Amino acid sequence: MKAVELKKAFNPADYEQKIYKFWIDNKLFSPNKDRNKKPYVIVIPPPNVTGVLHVGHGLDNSLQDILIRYHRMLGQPTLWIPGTDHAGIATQNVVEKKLKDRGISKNDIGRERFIDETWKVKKEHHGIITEQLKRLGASCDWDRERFTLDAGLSRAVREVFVSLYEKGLIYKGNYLINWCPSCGTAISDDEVEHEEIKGKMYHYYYPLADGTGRIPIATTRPETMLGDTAVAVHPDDRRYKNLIGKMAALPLTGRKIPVIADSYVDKEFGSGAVKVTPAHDPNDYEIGIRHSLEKINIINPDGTLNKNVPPRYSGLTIKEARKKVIEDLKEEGLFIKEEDHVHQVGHCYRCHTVIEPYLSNQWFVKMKPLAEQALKAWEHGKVKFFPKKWENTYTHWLNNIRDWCISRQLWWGHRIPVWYCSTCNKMTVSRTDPDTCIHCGSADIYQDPDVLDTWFSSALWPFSTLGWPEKTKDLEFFYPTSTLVTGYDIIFFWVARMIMMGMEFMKEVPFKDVYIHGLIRDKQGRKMSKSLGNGIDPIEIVDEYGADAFKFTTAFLSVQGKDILMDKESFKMGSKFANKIWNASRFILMNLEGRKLVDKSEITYTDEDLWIFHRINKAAETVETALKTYRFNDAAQAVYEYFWNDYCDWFLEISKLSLYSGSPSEQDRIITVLISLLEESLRLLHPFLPFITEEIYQKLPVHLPNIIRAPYPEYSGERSKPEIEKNFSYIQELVRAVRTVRSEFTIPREKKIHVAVKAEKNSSVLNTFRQKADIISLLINASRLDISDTITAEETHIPAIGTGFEAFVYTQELVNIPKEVERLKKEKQKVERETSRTKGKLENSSFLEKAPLDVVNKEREKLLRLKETGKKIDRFLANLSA
RNA sequence: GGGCGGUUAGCUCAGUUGGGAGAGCGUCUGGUUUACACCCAGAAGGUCACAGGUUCGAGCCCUGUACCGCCCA
Repeated sequence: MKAVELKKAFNPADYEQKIYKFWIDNKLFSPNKDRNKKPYVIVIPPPNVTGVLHVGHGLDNSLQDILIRYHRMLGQPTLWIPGTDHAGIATQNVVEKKLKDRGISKNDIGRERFIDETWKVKKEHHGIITEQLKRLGASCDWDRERFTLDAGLSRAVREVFVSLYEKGLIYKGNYLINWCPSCGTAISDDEVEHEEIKGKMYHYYYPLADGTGRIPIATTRPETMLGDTAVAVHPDDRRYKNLIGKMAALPLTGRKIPVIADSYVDKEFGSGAVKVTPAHDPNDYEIGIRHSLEKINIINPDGTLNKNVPPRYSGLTIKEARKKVIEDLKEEGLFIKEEDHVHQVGHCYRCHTVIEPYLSNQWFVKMKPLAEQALKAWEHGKVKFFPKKWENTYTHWLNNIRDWCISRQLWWGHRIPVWYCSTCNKMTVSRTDPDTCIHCGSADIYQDPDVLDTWFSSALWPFSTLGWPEKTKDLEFFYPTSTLVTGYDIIFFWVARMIMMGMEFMKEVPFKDVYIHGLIRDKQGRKMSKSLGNGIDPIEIVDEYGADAFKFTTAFLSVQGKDILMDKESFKMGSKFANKIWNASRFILMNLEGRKLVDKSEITYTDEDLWIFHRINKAAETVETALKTYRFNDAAQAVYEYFWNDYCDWFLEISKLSLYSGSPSEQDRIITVLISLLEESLRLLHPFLPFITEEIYQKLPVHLPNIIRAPYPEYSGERSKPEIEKNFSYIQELVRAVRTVRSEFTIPREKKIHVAVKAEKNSSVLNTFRQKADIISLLINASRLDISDTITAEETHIPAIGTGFEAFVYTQELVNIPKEVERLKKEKQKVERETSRTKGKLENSSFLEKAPLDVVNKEREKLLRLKETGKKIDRFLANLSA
């Protein structure tokens, strides 16, 4: 057989794109047709179509790819549905900005042309983000790719809207909502981020209308006084009791407003009297309802003051109005003081503008009935979170659910399927675009100008992507999906809502497991952001280290329930591992030269072969349990340690004895074993490093058409050999002990040494050493190795002590006696510390009584060993000082 | 104000029924072993935040404290 050559320098760029094309061309990402096996399905959290892949996406999709590839190799029909999100506000902002650069506003070109522009931008950007996912190696079924504004998904959105409307779960009404003046739209409660702000508390007076006195007011938002419709005090507050029912003269406006009593007011806070602005504060809104107060809206959609305020204020921004109101109050002699005050202020999660509570006519989803179903699904164990702690977040949100404002004053998105009749003023809510009003038949109808919250369509993603509301075969077979992988920042936005909608429309949860991973942060623990410039571009990493390095590193660092702190350097780890795989493979493949592979039935396996089988078996077992519970770091670590430490450092090194033995039959035998283990190792590694494993796999002398669908190594009881492992550990300990001596006495690697080993007669240690003398000689580079139960130490020997043995390294050079004494003394100290600890335990009667027998026995054995070792050291020390 | 999480080697972090403190990176020593210097062999380095408690035994369980972070009000 000819050697197979791998390039000397490992370079992932040589093959990654080629391999991806191979997978695509052969449609290897589509699910197999084995209907007898349970399908494994993931729907991708759809990235923003106009976005750019950041490292968080990289993490999210790497983990999904690992799960998908693992299950695919288990032979399950495995489907990963890719797609993108139209991201209403974000995309509209992008397009508006582009127009602005050309000096155009969206109103200049009108709705239709604006949407056309947006589709153009969508089409350009779409390729960017999907190409990036492909660069990462994401094995999604691209033939099933979806976009939230596709015809099919839009149909699903309409069906859900109309159906919920018909069930009375969607309604329209004039309520206080969160208004983002910058985005120019309402947003939901969940889209408001509360932030601590160092602001001011302003104190000033409202005079009583009858001139009998004045009330001190405290507020953080003095400008909203222009919309005040009451002053509220606590009913039990003695200071103000006599004022209740009187009228106050609202300064700067000439209006009169009542003084009311409401127990919401905190007597201790501020002055104990609060101004009430029902149209611009959620608490005041509630007070307004209780007291039937007028609601005066004083703010325009763009955040400036409107015509409901005196002319000298209208048109001002909120900031300007605040300044002016305070100046004017001062002028009127009503101002008392201002003091520093830290309080929470809501900001838009998209653009970070301060949110205005705003009275407005909007569409809402009545959430309680939906939330109850979502809670029930969780209670019945139909959906599980990993890690479990997120279930608290989930249930807390559902238990404190508020109605969801779903209308957005945007142009880009699913238009609300409601038409208003100019003739009879009634609404037509319809699955299909109507020509006439269903109430009066008038053709004079117009559609609601608003669109739906993007999360409304995202909530349907797990079934809309499978074809719902059509009863497709995909939907029938692949729903519910298996696992959702996402970050904790969108548990309410998305996860909980998908579960609600799944329960409502499919009567079944959308996924059984939810794996919540951490966020990626920089090494200082800060969130990655453009403004800090601390972000990592995953594509840059792929260019520099390869997609495998990216994937493996993220998996290795993905500890359940924790954020991941990393920098660009972190990815060296995966790159080094890939390099190791490359070179180990290169070595084996080059040794194929002149060899022939032996039929497996003719092979007699050595203890070392059985040992490495045992180790790979253990690694496969670890991967299985780790991936079942989404412990990616455990899985990655298991394959890493198996391949690097066991396979390369020990097995491969030992195999050189056979490879260079000069016996063709032994060479054939060992190369067969090496190749077969390499093949299995590649399969073990594939989910974590898909490209390099496929590349090498296809160069093996015997292989299936591809590794991506080859079977994953599974645990087998027959391969488990703890006895073999134990014996092998004796060899490892001896080799390490001798190597340490070599290192400490700077005996160069190439210098062969004479070593004598003593172990107890008839012990398994002695037997193992005797049987494996050639291996030991190789690993310690011995010129001569004596193994016996009767060796006496001499001064010129350097001792190395281990469990059940003592070894002596002969050296012609004079032993550095003081150094040797120092080393032994240090070792002696260690032994003594351990001895006294162990002795203490064994002399403790309650330990003997209460501790389990095997623990006690273990301690006893340990003490014997320590004593033996201590004696040996003493003997050596005595020899040296003699 | 309520809730959750963290504090283990110089750095980033593992440590899953309480019974031998670990990894990667970094540091130091020695090596151009024809698989790999993205490497090999070895070493140093830790009062497991602090204070109590439970236990024969605590990094792990309980209570409290300090500091840091996140979510919700």
